[in-house]
Formats: sequence, structure tokens, C-alpha cells
Amino acid sequence: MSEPLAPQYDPNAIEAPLYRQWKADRLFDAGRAGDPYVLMMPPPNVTAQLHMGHGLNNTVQDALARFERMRGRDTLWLPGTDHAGIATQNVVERLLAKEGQTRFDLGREEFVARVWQYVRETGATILEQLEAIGSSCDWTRTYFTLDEGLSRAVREAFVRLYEKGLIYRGHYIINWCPRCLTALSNEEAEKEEVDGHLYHLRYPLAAGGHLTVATTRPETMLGDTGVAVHPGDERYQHLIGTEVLLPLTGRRIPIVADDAVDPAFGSGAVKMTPAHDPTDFDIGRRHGLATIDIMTPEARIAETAPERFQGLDRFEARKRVIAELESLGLLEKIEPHRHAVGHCYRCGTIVEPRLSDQWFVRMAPLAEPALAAYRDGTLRFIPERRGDEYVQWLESIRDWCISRQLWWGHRIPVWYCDAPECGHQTVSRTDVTACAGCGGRVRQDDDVLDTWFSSWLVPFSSLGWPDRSADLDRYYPGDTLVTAPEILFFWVSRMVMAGCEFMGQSPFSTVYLHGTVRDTQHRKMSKSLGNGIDPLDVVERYGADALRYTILAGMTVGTDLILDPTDLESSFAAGRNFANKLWNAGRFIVSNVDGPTRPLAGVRADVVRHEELTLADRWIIARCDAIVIEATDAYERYRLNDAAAVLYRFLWSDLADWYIELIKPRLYGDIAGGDVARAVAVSVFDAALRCLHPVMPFITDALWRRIPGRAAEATIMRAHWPRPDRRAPDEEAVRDFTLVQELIGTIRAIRAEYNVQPGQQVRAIVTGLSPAARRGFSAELGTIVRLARLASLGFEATDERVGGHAALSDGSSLFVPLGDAIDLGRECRRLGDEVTRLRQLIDAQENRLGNAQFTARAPADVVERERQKLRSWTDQAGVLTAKRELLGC
RNA sequence: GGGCGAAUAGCUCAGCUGGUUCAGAGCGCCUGCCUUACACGCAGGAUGUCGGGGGUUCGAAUCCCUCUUCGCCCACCA
Repeated sequence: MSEPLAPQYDPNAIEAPLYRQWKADRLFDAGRAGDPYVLMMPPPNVTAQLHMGHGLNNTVQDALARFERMRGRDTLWLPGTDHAGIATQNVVERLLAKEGQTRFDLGREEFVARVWQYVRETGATILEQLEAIGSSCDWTRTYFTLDEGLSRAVREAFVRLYEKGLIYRGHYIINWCPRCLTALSNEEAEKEEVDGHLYHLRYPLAAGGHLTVATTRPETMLGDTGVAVHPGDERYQHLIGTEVLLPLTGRRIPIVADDAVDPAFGSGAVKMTPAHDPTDFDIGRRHGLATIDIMTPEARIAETAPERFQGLDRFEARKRVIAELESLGLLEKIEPHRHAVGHCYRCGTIVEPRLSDQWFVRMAPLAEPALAAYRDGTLRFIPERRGDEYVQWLESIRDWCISRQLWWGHRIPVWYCDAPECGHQTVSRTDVTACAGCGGRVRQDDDVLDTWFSSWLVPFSSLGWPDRSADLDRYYPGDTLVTAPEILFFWVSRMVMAGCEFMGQSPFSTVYLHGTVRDTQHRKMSKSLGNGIDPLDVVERYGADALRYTILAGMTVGTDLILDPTDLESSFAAGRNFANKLWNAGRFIVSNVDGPTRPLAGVRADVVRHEELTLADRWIIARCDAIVIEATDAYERYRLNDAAAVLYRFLWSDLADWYIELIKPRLYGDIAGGDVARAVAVSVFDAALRCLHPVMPFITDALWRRIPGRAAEATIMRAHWPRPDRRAPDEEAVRDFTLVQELIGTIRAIRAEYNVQPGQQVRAIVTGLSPAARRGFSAELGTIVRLARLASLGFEATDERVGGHAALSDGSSLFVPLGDAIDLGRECRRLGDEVTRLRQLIDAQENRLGNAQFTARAPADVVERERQKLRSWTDQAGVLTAKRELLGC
């Protein structure tokens, strides 16, 4: 009825058109009957290109979405992108640099317009790329964090938090990226261990002598305004309250006592640079120390320092400071020192702690409900241990610096009065044009908000919040969040906090944290290392299903996925081969079923009744029921690799290698029962395709649609999840048929062992049969004879002696007489030659091991290996000799 | 410095609550096959001190201790 299928599966011809069909038929869109099931996609950067991390993340989500959809839930997989403030601004600034311009040349408005233009041109790419791997997102609800609605949500959240006193502006030390020229949150300053130095400097005391201080950043001494010691430190009691003469600057600075100083570290005296170190800032504030900012935003030495240092890069200045101190005899020593240094998470530049005015969110009050959600079980993590990290972070949470000195993003909704004598500050949901205090001119805060300040609202802002929309009612809170552990703190924890704060409950109940994609050296795949794999390239060469299969089959819960970027074939061929195997199994079944088949269960008269089923039929049905249960269980437990493996084994080994092979005579009409075989084959194939659909959506739908009897518009996406036969499992069929398989396999092994020609028939004799085995062998006699290439299967002992023996697992004995099946003379000669060859090897080896020189001088493991060789050869020779005796040579 | 994870075939990994699918899968390797769905295939085969050492137990890849090696998260000893 349908067009003939090609023997080679061509994913390129199937996948893309099928995706277009699904999309046109609106199969991804939420809004059906059923319990809602909501997956929130971690928004990729709007200008990102698809990489393997996206591939993994979205494959997992898509598998879950498809599974739940088929189980009858109203599935909403909500896609979107974020504006990625720093990253996107950097990209456009680099483009401008090529034209020899900076953003300052354009001015703010013009620059932002340029970024918008860039985003509009490239922005949809990442989402289109997600389509290529089969992502069944609800594209009608796609969001972007700078959309009008989401921007309104950002202002609403800001104003509400401000009004509750949870947002404040403060003058503190923050992490500053001198390259991106903006403040960063603690999470954005990635701590990394580096090998640095600990410099011991001598500060001359005003009263004579000197005090040694230790520092890792000697250049900051230009901004020192004090030295601190521990109040209980007896070495320095007499110095507290006195002064030192700060070298290179000529400043006199006080020595103070503070509990925060660890007397055991270094010399026990710490130089205080309140403008460039958070601890020093705190201590300085307690003791009224001055703050001297000695660096420009670019981290060059500023005009507040002596002239000869001005304009020097911080690391140049470090060298210069050390050189000068050394020449003054004030450098005591330099020790190697390993310590953690913050790096900008966008550009890798070493972060500089910097004193500045920024906006902060007070986090402790927000953290409490987020902790409670985890502790009362409404929020869980997979794998579970990730919950500990979550708790640890929330319990020691620090305030969140949310202002960024960028132009691309949500501008902070605060307006300041221009009039210095008024100084009023207005925080507003809507744009402000006049001062609420004096009616004068206002200007909006120059800074924008951290991108994550919009991302943390996404679970509800993307559904219409702050409006009380129908979507918000139906789809909040969602169910599962699938993401990489890297953004647990950036995004996941904050979403829970925002959800609890603004919606009263966590935005999801399960957080599934998957691993990272790495190369064979376990390095994270990245553009800069050049060790990435382009998922689209894989789709092109192997197909999206092959990509998905490889990802899911290779990924255990909570572990990383290792792929070899230099050898795509070894990584992805398995998936492609499986797709091709499926394709051909489907091709075989479809082409051997010309019309509607009788159903296996039902009330009509034409159903296949149990009595009509052969042992093999009952076996494959029982196996199918079992794998439906196993696969369902695996999906429910997020063990997608188990689901993939179970289905792979069933479809390839059970269905293709065994069942299809042994129903051929029935299908070809050589023996009766063809229509029953067709019904069974179609039924189990159909069920397995459905179970496999979340893993390999394209080929399963392509084949499923071609099963005869389908309506034209039928799609597996709308098929319900298979339900196993609820009757007691047919254990008898499984047991009996397994023994049939064992018998066939054993006969085949004997044939191979004795070099029986493929076309040569042999006899097989089984004695000592259990009733179950006897029953099974009789039921599938034809199958056994055909697949083992037998002339006959007998159950009476024979007095023949030449042939192969084996014991079967039910206790019966198998004998395959070979006297008339092989050329005895030739086989004896072959075995004889082989034994002779082994004897020679054994002699030589015994000589070698008998040589005292060798055993004394060779390494122990080499000797052991040689001994093993000897043992193995001796064993082989024994086996062959026994074989010769059996054959009567 | 604190916390956590991993180590099983040449490679990538399963092995869940100790014991009848316990030593497994895929790839790779060896042997033989173009058997009318599939050579991206079929049949058969080889390969392991389950990281080292100690312990608990009738029994350990599995539980405990310890060591080694890799990896991750957290951290204001300057």
C-alpha cells in the first residue's frame, strides 16, 4: 500500500520534513486535556550557537516531554532565550572594534539599537538549531528576557523587593572585571586555584624598627591606610595605637587591633587596604580607616598613587613596587603560595575587588522559604546529593550585587532628582519624567540589572506575571527543571527564591542536574580548546536520532558524558546502526503485512486467541510486556540510559534476531499461522516503538505511521503510552523459549567449534530432558531444526561416540554426532597440527621460564604474564587433545 | 582548608536493597558467512587480580576502614 522503503535509513530525508509536519500540526503546543506537565528550558544565550551541552540538555528534556505527553499529560515545554548582558554586549563591542569604534563613540541609545539589530539578525538561530535535534517545545510561548512582558515583570519584582526593604544601594567592595568594566556577583567571579606568591614586606615603624606584613597583592600597598594585628597577639601589644611609615608613599598609618586577624598566618600583621579588599574594608570601617582607591576601572594605577606608578597596569605595578621595596631593603622574602583567585566568568580576566556604589538584594530573608521547600520535600534534586550543595549555598548566602555597568539589559528603575538640594530618589514600575519630591528634572540610574535578575523570574514572568493570566493559573508551578550543575546557584536556587517570594511556592518540584559533556581527556568541551563536537554536524552525518540515542545511552544519572571529538564514528555509529536496524525490521514487518491485522485482545470475533499463539509468540509478548514495564520505570526514575538499553536489547536481540527470524516460514506460508505471527509482530513492534519514541522520535514516528491500518494523520506523538498485559506474566513461555534459545546457541557453538560447514546439516540428540524442556523443544521443533541447521532432533541416546557434548541449564545433555558431518581425516589433521604448534610454543616457553637469568632479571609482572601464556597454551593443548579423542583421531 | 563524586575488558560505560540474568553491554579485536529486512548485517569466539591494602560476613565489584590517582563544589588566612 505504501511506497517501498529504501534498505538504508536516510535520516536527512525523514527527520527535517517530519519535524515540519509535527510543527504544522501543532503537536508540541500545550493546551490539551490532562494534568499539566511543565518543563522550563534553561534559556540559552540569545546569540549562542548550539553546542553539545545544549544538545544533551535539550535531548533529556525532550525525552521527558514526549514521555509525559504520551502518558496523557498536557505537556508544556517552555522555550526561551536570555539577553546575556555581558556576553552579548561584548560580542557587539568586538564587532564595533573591527570598525575602529567603541560603544562610547556611538552613545548609549545608538549602541543599544545596534545590539538589538544584531540580536534580531542572529537571535533565532539557537532555537532553530534546537529543532534539528527534535525538540518538541511549545514555540507559541517562546520568550526572551528583554520582551516587554518580561521587562515589566523585572520592574515589578524590583519595586516590590525595594518596597519590602530587600533591595538597597550600598557602598561596598564588589568583584570588578577590569576588562568588561562592570561589577559582578560573587557567583560570576569564579574562584580558581592559582600558584601565586606571598610577599613579606617590611613596614618601618614610626618609633623605629619595622613590622612585617604578608600580602599576595603587593601593589595594593599604595592604598594602605593601616596595619591590623590580633588584639591578643603578645608580639604586637606594644605597637597597637602606634604608626608605621608606609613606604613609597610617605604616609603615616595607624596600627589597629582586630579579631578578624589570624595571628598564625604570615607574620600576624596585616596591611589594610580598605578600598581593595573586602576584609580590609570591614576592619577599616570598624576602626575608621580611610579608603584610598588607587586603581582606575581598567585596573591601572590611579592618580591617588605616587606619580611614577600612575597608569601602570596592576601587574606591572606589582613588579615595580616589589623592585622598589627590594632596593630599599624592605622586601623580606617571597614565598610560593597557592590560593584561590576570582576570574570573570565571561572573559576569564582576574577580578579586582573594588569599592563602589552598587545595588544589592538582601538574600537571607529570601533564602529561608527556599530552604524550607527543600527540607519539607516539595523540592527534590536528582541526583539527591546535589541538595547538599543547594543547602550549603543558601545557608551561607551573601547579598546579591545586581547592578552592572553595562548598557545592554534592563535599566535599573530608579530615577534621581537632578537638583542637588532635593536629591530625591524615585523607584518606579513606570518611567519617571519628573521628580516626585520637587517636580524637577530626573535622570535614570545608568546601570542595568544582572541578566539573572530577569532569569530568576522566568518560571512565572514567561507565563504572564505580574498579570494573573490563564497560563499562569494552569502552568505554575511547573514540574521538572533539567539543567547543568554549573548554574545551580546562578539560576536554579534563585528561581526557587523568586518563586517562593512572588508566587508563594517553588516553581518546580524536581531539579534534574545532568553531567557535563567532556572529551576523552575529561576536559570540558569548549570553543577555545577546539575539542567541541558540533551537534548539527552529527545530525547531518548520523541523524538526530543517532545523536539522541548516543547521548541518552551514554549518560548515567549524575555523571559526565565523555565523547571523542576526534572520532565521531565510534561515538555515533552505534546510534545510526540501531536506527538502520530498526528501519529494516520495520521494513520487513510492514512489507509482510498487507492489511489490518487482527488485534490480540478485544471483544470482536476476529481477535487472536491465546490458544492460537505458539511458544515463540507467547515469549515475545511476555518479553514485550516486561520491557514496557522496565522502560516506563526507567523513564519515571530519569534513568534514560536504562530505558534506551532495555529497548535496544528488545528490538535488536529479541525481536529482530529471534522473533522475526523464526516467524519467516509462517509469513512466507510454508507453515500455518502467518496471520497470528503478523498480528503479534505488529503488536509488539508498535509497543516498542512507542516506548522508544522519547529517545528516537523521528524514526519511531516514521515507522509507526507506515504500519498498515493507520489513519493518514496518525502520529506516534498522539499515541498513548503502551500498557502491559495486566494478566500474570507468562513465565512459562519465557522459561521454555529461553531453553530453546540455549539449545540452538549450543548447537551453533558446537558446529563452529568443529568447523562444520555452514550448509552441512547435523543431527542433535538431547537426553535427560525435563518436562519443560521437552515441551518447549516439541513446540518449536521446526524453529530449532531450521536455525541450528539440523537434519533431525532426537531424544534417544545413541552409541555413537564421535561428536560434541554439552550440558544444558535444565540438566539435560546435548550430543551432536559429527562422524558423518565433517571430514574426520582433515579435522584430525588440523587439530593435530594445531597441537604440534602449541607443543612447540610450550617447550620454548618452558625453557624461557626455566632460565634463571630471565626470572631473575625480568620485572615480576612480565614473568607473570609469560607464565600465564604458558598456562593458557597448556590449557588449549589439553582441550584440543580431548577434542581429538572425541573425534577418535 | 572543608565537603562530595569517580576508579570494572584495549576504549566509553552498566551493574539499584551483599547471594540464579554476576563478572555484563556497545565499540574495537579474532574466525566463518553476500542465509530473499538489514555487511550500518548474521553466527561463533577471545579478553578482567572489578584501582592497591586491610576488615565485616557462610558469602563482597557491591558494606566498613585506609592508601593512591583523577574530577567537581564551597572557602574573606591577607
